[in-house]
Amino acid sequence: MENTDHLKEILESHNLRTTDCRKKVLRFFMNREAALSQSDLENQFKQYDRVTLYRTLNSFLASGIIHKIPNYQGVATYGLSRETCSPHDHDDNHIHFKCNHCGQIQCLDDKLVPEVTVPKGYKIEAVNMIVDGICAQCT
Amino acid sequence: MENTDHLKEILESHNLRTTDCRKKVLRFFMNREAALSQSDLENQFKQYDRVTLYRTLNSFLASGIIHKIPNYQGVATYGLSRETCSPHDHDDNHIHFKCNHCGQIQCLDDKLVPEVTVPKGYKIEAVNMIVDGICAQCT
DNA sequence: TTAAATATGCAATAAAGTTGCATTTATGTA
DNA sequence: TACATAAATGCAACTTTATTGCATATTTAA
Repeated sequence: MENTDHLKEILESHNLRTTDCRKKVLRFFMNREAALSQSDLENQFKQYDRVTLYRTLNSFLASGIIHKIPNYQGVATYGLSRETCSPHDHDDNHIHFKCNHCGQIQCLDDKLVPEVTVPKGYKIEAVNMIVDGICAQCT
Repeated sequence: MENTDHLKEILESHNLRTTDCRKKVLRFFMNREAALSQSDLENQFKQYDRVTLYRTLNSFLASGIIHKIPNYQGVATYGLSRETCSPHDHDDNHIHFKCNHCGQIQCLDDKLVPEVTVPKGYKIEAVNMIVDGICAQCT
């Protein structure tokens, strides 16, 4: 089974043991265009405990097979909108800086979000940029 | 009390009633550089129920006083890393497109994240870009 | 084949989001 | 100023997701 061997190779090259669960989850990722959440996996693989899927994602994440995508759900953080002071200057575009040392998130309101291009047929409504690094206070 | 009047003006201009809780939360936002989470508010304002703070944030959000900042916590979605197939091509920078119609999140791997500048003293370690809009399938 | 290391399933707990309802408060009008 | 109405708050309850411990099962290397 060539396909399975390929999955095995990927897992091994990331120092992960080859298990049925991991192979199935990895194949599912590779056959999908869109990003997946844990609940997507829970719906797809009812034969596995959700803790197993949780740990599968964690192991894939730690080994770099997948990456986490920032989102607006969950433990949200909020920043004051620029238009709070000037209501007519509506801005949907922000650059947020998250310091990996102190953990603080700041809105870089004075920095413009650079132009971005998307594939044909895609329509942009808002752009968010999250920059990770070390802030001036922690340097 | 000039400061309180200013808070009242902001709330009124956003069609929100002026309450002690809202004034205190708004002032807290305005005196802080960093973004705040609900638990930050819960720690700061123990006199208010967490549901009240939750709804305060919701009302601020709906009226545009604050905006939500994407993050890596909570209900996470995951995408296959590009280096899963070519391990030596490490990429920390991604553009993710979230369709506001079908809800799917896609990694636009072939699109480069544009250059971004940050203030003096800040060090960039990774850049993430989240573009919201309508995808080609939903147009 | 076997021992050691790791993965899985189950139970339990924690944290955050969300809703319903009774009570309190803010606001416009008489 | 007092009142009626609409909205905000507090409390209880429930849902979803994240997380950990431990016993059992599976993988891997010798």
